[in-house]
Amino acid sequence: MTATAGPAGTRRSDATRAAILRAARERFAADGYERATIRAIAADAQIDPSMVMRYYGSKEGLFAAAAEFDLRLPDLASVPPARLGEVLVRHFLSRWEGDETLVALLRAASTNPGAAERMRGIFTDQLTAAVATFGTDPAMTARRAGLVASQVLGLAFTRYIVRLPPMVDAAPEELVSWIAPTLQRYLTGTASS
Amino acid sequence: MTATAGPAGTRRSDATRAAILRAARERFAADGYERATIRAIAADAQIDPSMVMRYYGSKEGLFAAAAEFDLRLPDLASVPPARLGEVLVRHFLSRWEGDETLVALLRAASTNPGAAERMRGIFTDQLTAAVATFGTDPAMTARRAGLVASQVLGLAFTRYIVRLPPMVDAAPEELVSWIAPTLQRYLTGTASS
DNA sequence: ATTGCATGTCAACAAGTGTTGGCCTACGGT
DNA sequence: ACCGTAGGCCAACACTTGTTGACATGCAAT
Repeated sequence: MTATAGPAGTRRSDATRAAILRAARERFAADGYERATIRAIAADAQIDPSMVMRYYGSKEGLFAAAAEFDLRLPDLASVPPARLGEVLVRHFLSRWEGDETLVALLRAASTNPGAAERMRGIFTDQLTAAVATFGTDPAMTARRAGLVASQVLGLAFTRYIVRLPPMVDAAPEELVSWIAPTLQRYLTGTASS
Repeated sequence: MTATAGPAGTRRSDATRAAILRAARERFAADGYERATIRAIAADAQIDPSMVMRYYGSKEGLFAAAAEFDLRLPDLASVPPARLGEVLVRHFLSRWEGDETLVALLRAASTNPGAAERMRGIFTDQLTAAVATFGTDPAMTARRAGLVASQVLGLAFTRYIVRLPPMVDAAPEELVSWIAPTLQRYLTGTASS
């Protein structure tokens, strides 16, 4: 261990690492996995392409690091059951309005199998766990989580990727008021109602 | 006009054209726009890559031809107003269950600006027109269409692209019974209810 | 039979990709 | 002051991509 160690174990290259990661997220979000080139990312970060390889091993490794994403779902057990839908839409909107990581993941998931698997994992594990915290019967948990994912990802897809005018122009609170009842029913309702 | 004309104006190359188009749809659906190479498409169609260029001009031209898509929406005016949601989900599911054109368009729209614009056009024009056929106030038509698109595209995205297990495993009729009420409210309801 | 054009094949180009290894530079511990 | 090493840059490789042009082949009308 003759490595250089700063005040708190920070390496001198940490700034570079962060710059690469930030540029990577931007490019992946804007262009998708295949069109975002390592050269372009390196140029944005103002370093040499070979540094990307040194620090992240490969393009896939870089993406894996850049697409680290946590839904940061709130504790649904402490939410009034009648307001679950509302809380959830609002959370999702504010969560990724301004964080381009999800857009990067969303774009990449369409063409890159690894990205798709990661997205599957996020929405299967994190969302299913959150849905399981309140007392619906366990047999329905996965289905409820899947339905919620379908509406929430559809919202993201139409608003941030395809940019459908009515979905782009709508104010967040407008979307909340329309979509909240949907999630509410997916979470606590039955199919027919 | 010294061109060769068959029994009904069919050229000898029409079979080749069709083979290219079929292979292109498959590849675009499976791999997305950038990963689907002209060489691979040509190999599938068992012809030379240069033929693709001759008949479709460029890769973009080929995609434009392969991604020609019509939602074939039914006449919503002749549907009992209370069953609009149900009819619409069922139609969408059966429309693209087995036709990979929409999957190709969906995958490509994530990374290719032209594909995104086409998807925008399809869902703006065709869906908005259909929603406008029954008598809701015109000011809300675009918003209703956008919301329907968000849920319907979210369904497609989670079922065919990300392949979320609960959405893949569900039988079509199960999905209809859950999602129909959502569309019904987007089409005829109010935000709060 | 011969001409003309549609159809198809082959080989190559120019550009761009991820990735690699060698080399220079300068900081930090001794 | 010295020296090892981490940080960074340059040039190049091997490969794939879309695209192009020259050349062969065969059908159909004259």
